[in-house]
Amino acid sequence: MSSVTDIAIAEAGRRARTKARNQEAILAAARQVFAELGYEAASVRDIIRRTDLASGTFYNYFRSKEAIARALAADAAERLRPILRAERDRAADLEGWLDGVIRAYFRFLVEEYGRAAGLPQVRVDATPAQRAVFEEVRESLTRILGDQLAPQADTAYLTAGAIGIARHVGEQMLRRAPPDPDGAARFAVRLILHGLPAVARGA
Amino acid sequence: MSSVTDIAIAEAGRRARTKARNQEAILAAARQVFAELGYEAASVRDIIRRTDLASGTFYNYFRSKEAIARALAADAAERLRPILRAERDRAADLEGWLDGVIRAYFRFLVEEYGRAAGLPQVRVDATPAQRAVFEEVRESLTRILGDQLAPQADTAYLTAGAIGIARHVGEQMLRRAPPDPDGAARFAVRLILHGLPAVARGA
Amino acid sequence: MSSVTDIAIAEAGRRARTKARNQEAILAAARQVFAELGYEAASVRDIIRRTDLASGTFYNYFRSKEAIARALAADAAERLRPILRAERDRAADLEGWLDGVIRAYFRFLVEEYGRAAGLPQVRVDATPAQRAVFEEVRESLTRILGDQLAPQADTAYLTAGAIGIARHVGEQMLRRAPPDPDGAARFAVRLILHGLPAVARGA
Amino acid sequence: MSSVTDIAIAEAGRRARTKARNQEAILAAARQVFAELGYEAASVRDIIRRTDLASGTFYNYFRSKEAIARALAADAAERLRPILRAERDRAADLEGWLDGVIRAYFRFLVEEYGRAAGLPQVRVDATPAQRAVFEEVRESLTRILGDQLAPQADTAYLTAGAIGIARHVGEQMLRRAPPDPDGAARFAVRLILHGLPAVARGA
DNA sequence: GATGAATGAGGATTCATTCAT
DNA sequence: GATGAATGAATCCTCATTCAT
Repeated sequence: MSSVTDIAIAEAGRRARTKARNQEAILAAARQVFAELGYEAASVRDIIRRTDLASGTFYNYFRSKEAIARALAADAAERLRPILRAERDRAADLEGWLDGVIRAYFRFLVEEYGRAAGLPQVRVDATPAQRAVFEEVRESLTRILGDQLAPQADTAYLTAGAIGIARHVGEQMLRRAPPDPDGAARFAVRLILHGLPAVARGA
Repeated sequence: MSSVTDIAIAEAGRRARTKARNQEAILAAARQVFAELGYEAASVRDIIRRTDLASGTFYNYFRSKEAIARALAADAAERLRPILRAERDRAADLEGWLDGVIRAYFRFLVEEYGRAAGLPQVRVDATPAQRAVFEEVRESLTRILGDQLAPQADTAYLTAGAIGIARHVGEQMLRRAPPDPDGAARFAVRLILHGLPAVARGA
Repeated sequence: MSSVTDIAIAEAGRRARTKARNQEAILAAARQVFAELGYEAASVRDIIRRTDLASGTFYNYFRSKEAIARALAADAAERLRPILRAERDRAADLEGWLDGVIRAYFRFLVEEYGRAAGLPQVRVDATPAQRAVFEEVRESLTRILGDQLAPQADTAYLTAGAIGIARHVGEQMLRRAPPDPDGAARFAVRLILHGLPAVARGA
Repeated sequence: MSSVTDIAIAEAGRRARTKARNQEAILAAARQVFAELGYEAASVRDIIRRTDLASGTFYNYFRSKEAIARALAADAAERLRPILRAERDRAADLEGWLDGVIRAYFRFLVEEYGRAAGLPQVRVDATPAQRAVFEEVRESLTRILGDQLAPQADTAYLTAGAIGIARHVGEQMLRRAPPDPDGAARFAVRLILHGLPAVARGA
């Protein structure tokens, strides 16, 4: 009835949408820029230059450069962990789980960095998100291996090995045009399960 | 009569020694600082602050921050490559080669970063030295696997997988006090050769 | 309904004006500082210290110290050359031309450096602008002298002589309070036309 | 008789000679470097690099960079002033005096800067030496012109004009290979005496 | 006196962040 | 909320000068 109120409501809706759109634009730009230049070399101006916003606007959405980096990492972890968790709960055996998890990760990589000119700079195991993923993977591995796991088995090394494979094979995959997450995942899974000689014998 | 000359010579010797000591001190400090903070975040002042030298002195030894980073990388590559090469020439089979190479690499890591408060920041496969190592490993793998290597085998993924294991297990090893390069190497080799289930069953 | 727009427009106007004012303030300060200390000895901080701006602000207006020096030179040349050219086209005879040109130059000097604490550092004939002026003057002289100019006349020396007079007499003029560009110009013209004995005999 | 004493004396002589040679080497190098780069851009290391001495040695001979610049200026003035003075005392008329003085100055320029890759950076009338020369010339002019000089004649402008001619024509002369100090001097003298139209008519 | 490494103040420039509009 | 100019701390690097030998 009250057209003024209506306008206000419509207005509020539009604003909210603009806000969401800006936030996403900044995040996307930052994702690219951090991937290309690394956290330190990337400047806030590099980021906002890839949006149609002004430099000051950045600070309406993120408190600082560090904050957006953390947000980005949290966001990635946020999107990755439910997948990992789901796979863990669903998985009957090691192979199934590995296959699910790695495939999901590689698809995520392609989606996240596939169009970037550069590749993500990785500080191995340095960020909280990475630490979280490490522990998540370790726990899943331990649970799934169950009593196949000898008491003296070194689960930290074991997890590190599996992650190392996934990370580096994933990295190689991103180099290719077009990237083939499923093929790369199959490769990584077989490598992890049967060792290099098996993989060398061919897919 | 030659006492003056003698003194001059002694003097020259001392100076040369001081220079060598300073150079090594700066390199060591830089190694630490780069490892802890990464190239970009590390400042020249961070580096010289860990020596008892003045900021200007840095530039008597290295032309720039970039130069010392290159020197460090070159030095590491210089020390690593002959080892890799020697192992390749000596190795009879894959196991022997892997064992030699990874053990050497892990010992190198301990020596290089064992005392560092931090861990090396890794931009996967980004530096020329790293690229060179990648190719070196790929070539060695290809040669050693010989006709066990199926034609359609993907040697880039294969190399990436092996290096990923070595890198991440090595990284875990550095976390431990004291680090055990030989134990970690044994683990990595078995993982690479036989796959994760074999390792899970225990050493 | 357009009050918002109006404000935005007013705002834009004010900002533009502030920008123009700052730019001019920096240019004026630089003009002074370069004149007093010379390009090399002048520091960017010397320049901004004479404005009420912060050091970083300098770089919002000029890319570098070199850039502002070039801008200053270009600006001076820009203002001087059309005058010289106009005089050349208008001048009927040598005396008319000299009078016009030197008067214009002296007025320019007073305007440009009259309020400066120091005097311009001159690297004789070194900058492109100075070279351009030299050639401009030489060409004008050659044309105006016409067939009074003997074939073997050395126009480079001749131009140098005229410019030397203008420069140094102009310099003396700036020393005086208040400077008298027209009187000094009359003097310089007579000196150039009739030689020192004529001038010694009095104005 | 006492060979020890003899040796000591000979030794002292050699040392003195070495000192003089070093001092002269440093001065010569500085002359070149200042001429090529200007005072500010020239570094002490630029200077000593052109000798076979070590950087610290510079400070055994000159207290500072500024000091050697002053020494150089003083030295030039020292060598110029007696010549000017001699010419003044000898000169019968303006022409004779001008001819002597300018010829001497141009020869001095060739000797001083003839082999330099660059040309001297001139801050017009800025250094004490230049001021001294200015006053010297003004005084000479005044005396020689005698009663040809009208009371209201402006001797500062007059001197400035003459020096301007000498300076800029001298500068042009240094550009030529080989430089011709006598020809250039003849030109400058005629220009000063009879004005530009006379010179335009040819030598 | 000669040496040349060490010193540290100072210079140009960048950039995360603030804030008036 | 959006804007973009202003800010000044921090960075890399140079260089006049000192000093132990």
